[in-house]
Amino acid sequence: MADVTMDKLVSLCKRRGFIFQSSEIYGGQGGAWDYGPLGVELKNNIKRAWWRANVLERPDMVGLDAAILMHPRVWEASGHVGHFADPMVDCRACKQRFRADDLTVGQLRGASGPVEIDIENALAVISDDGFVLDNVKITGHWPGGNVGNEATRHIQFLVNNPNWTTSVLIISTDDDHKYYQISGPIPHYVERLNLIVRPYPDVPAYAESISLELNSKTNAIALTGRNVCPNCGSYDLTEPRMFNLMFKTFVGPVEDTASQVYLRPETAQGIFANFGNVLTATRRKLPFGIAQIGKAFRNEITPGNFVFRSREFEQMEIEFFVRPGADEEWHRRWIQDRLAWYTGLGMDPAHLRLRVHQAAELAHYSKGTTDVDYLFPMGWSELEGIANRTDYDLRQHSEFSGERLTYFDEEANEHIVPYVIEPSAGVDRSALAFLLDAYREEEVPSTGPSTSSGQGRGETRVLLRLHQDLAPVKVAVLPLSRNEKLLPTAQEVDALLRKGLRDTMVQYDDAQSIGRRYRRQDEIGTPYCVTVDFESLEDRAVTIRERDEMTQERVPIAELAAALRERLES
RNA sequence: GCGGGAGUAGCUCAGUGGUAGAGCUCCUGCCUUCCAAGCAGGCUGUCGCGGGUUCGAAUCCCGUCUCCCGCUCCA
Repeated sequence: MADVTMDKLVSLCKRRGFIFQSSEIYGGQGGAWDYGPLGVELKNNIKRAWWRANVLERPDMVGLDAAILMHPRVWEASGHVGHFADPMVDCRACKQRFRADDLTVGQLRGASGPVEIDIENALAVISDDGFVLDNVKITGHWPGGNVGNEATRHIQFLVNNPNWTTSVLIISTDDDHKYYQISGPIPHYVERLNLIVRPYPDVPAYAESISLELNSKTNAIALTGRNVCPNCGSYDLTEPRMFNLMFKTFVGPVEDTASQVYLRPETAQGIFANFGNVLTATRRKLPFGIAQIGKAFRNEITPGNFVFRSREFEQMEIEFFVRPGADEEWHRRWIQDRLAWYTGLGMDPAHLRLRVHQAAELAHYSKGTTDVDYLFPMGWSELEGIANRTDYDLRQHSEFSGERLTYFDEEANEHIVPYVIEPSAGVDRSALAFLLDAYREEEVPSTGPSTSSGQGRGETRVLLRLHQDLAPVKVAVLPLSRNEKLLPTAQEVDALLRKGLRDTMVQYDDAQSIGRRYRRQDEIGTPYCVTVDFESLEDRAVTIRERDEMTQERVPIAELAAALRERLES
């Protein structure tokens, strides 16, 4: 670890074909990376190891591969539409950035009573520059009666009506502090919208004055006020800008008439949406889990640190369903299980730690989260988050879809909503961490008699001590030289191993000196090299050279595949 | 998005207005050659992209894209 820097690894990854910048010939596409011939093997090996440990070897897990495109309502139910779009404000004085909703939850002056707005044929705009108020309550004459949750259905109507393009932000505080951000028109049947502005108990002192005004000519509500930078006290803040972290796209080739959908920001929701399907199809009993590996997309503000944070990335997620009350015990067990997975694949325990989230940083769905952190060159950062999502998601989807997402508990003879433990790992981050952890620069004294440049010449050997389950190339077949007498036997051995070793990448290389080829294989982490020499032509045996210790052992060609298989499965 | 730094060969970099370079890598050949040996050859560049100034631009100016470090965010 002391040897490695991110720059060295990036260089190696490009040079040897692990990872390339996306669209490099066009100048690059930020936050996206392409995995080359070795990278795809590494990544597949990581995913295979994860799947084996979490699905194949466990009696209580099943797999799933849900679509990336899901119904847009999924993301309203999950909370991503509301919580994944953050209005951000920059302070020009001290260059700090804040979430606008941290700033603007302030005192309201000049509008302390009910504000009635006639919105017939008009557009009500509440702070369309992105301010968020969570002390505004929507009341009014909604067809169908009740306001509370009914309001959300009407808001949905607005979203589906394509006539307006101006953004409308309607905020509602029910008891659970939800707010809704929407785009669209006010439906024609809504005659009147009453906004009641009330004092709010936990008011930070950031906002000096915010007022809510009704423009009688345009029938629009404008929110005005001055915000104070909580860091330096300056009033010199930028307008809030929306940082919407979900990618939008369209279903249907003609955008005008197509419906907008999102590229999923996490794979988890595909599991929740299929909870009922999996339950009935597999007749599972609690506790059980559903595992899924797949791509997810987030419009990151700042991608960076190589593949650590990218806009398109791959997740390995588990949703493990348990009885309410058993959640904390299972949470603890999964934390230990997941930590052990990394060390079991050779990662240095000293480079791993568990970090318990503080209450303030918990995601909106989480009762408790513990991260598995890795000591990256830029510091400790998250490799995997193991969250107790409670019954939040299943209840949300049940409410939004109208489907019953419950488990019938035969013991209690009642329907229950399971709690969920979610170990969610990043494939790309894992790959990066495994590479960093495996990187070594070793001083190798030159001992070979063929080295004419003298004794004791220290040379640096770069190698990846990757766990053999993860190494992209597991066996390299190397004739001692390109001498034509050696080639038929070398090629015979190569063909033998390619077919004889299942799911194993075998590489053949006869270019340049044997020492150079060993070093090349070291640098990509190949655990075993098979060398065909002139003696092989006589005794039908070859040498297996091991990567880490550089030891050699002679094995008859007839037993070679079995010998390698034994080593690779140990 | 803001501030700072940077984009020249596969990699690491030199080149500050006058013919695009070095080291390493890579490729070919020779050598019964086991840990980057030697010898002889060889390939690779719209100098990130677009525009401008100039007799002439990798070099100066403008724009733009990307990368790195912070703010932020999280798998």
